[in-house]
Amino acid sequence: MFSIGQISTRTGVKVPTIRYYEQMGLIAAEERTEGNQRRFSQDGLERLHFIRHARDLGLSIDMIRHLLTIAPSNHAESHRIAAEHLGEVRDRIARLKRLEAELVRIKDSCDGKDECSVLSAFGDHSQCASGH
Amino acid sequence: MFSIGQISTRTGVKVPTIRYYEQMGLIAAEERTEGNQRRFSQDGLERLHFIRHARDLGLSIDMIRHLLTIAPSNHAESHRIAAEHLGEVRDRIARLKRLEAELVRIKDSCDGKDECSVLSAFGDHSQCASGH
DNA sequence: TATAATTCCTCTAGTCCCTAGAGGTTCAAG
DNA sequence: CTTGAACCTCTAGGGACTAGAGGAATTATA
Repeated sequence: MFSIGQISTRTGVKVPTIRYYEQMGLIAAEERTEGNQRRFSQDGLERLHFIRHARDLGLSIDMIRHLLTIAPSNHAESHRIAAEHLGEVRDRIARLKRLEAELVRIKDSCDGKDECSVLSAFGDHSQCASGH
Repeated sequence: MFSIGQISTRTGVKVPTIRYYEQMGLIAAEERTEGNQRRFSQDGLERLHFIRHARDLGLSIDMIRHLLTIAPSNHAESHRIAAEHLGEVRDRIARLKRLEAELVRIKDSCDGKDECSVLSAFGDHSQCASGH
């Protein structure tokens, strides 16, 4: 049995966040001590790992609850959710990569010079690109 | 002069969001009509483009305000902000890529089969990877 | 030009996912 | 058995929007 602090350090999810997840119905402590403190089993720990992982993947709390309740009995459904989400993640990567390129340009290509303001570089993709 | 709706469609920033930005002190309509409707100049349009762009890059509203007020007169400062942010963006890309790989694994490697539950795949990186 | 449809206004409140703080109780190490 | 860390509940705040109510202005159509 683990205390909330223990599963917190083991999963990297902060203590108040775990309590928040409990409130949201994602997780529940199997037991409480005499003094009302949460005690989690190995199962709870794994469930929290799952939640954390899924959050990292960008799934909403609703989606996760869905996965945790409906999905276990419905393989195809959870499968579908994963697949659906893949598209979104790829989109985000693509956008971020564009932005990365832009930041590199802002940082490097205008180094020290005054002609190309960072501000306008931010505002307009095509400005620095050919200029120098 | 553009109406709020016009700069909205031109920049892709929703009308209420523009008003929100105004409230946050990022942008202001140069004029108002007799009937109190906002009218933006070309400058306003560009400023909003900039804001949108910067938000896409993940800059906070505070950072953007900083860029828009302090930075224009201080090239080095805005430069520094951009550089500083590059690290964060790269981090995010790296994380998302790991997540993408994982989603692909979840989606593909367990396709149709029942042995490897999406749930446990979500919960544990290393589970599906070698299993089948 | 009248009227209808659309866009705009302000304001308040709600959403999502936490995070912080107050004020107090329980647990585990020494 | 004491002390200090970890725990409890509860309320409120924060960032970046988003939605809705209730009404006024603008634009397009007849």
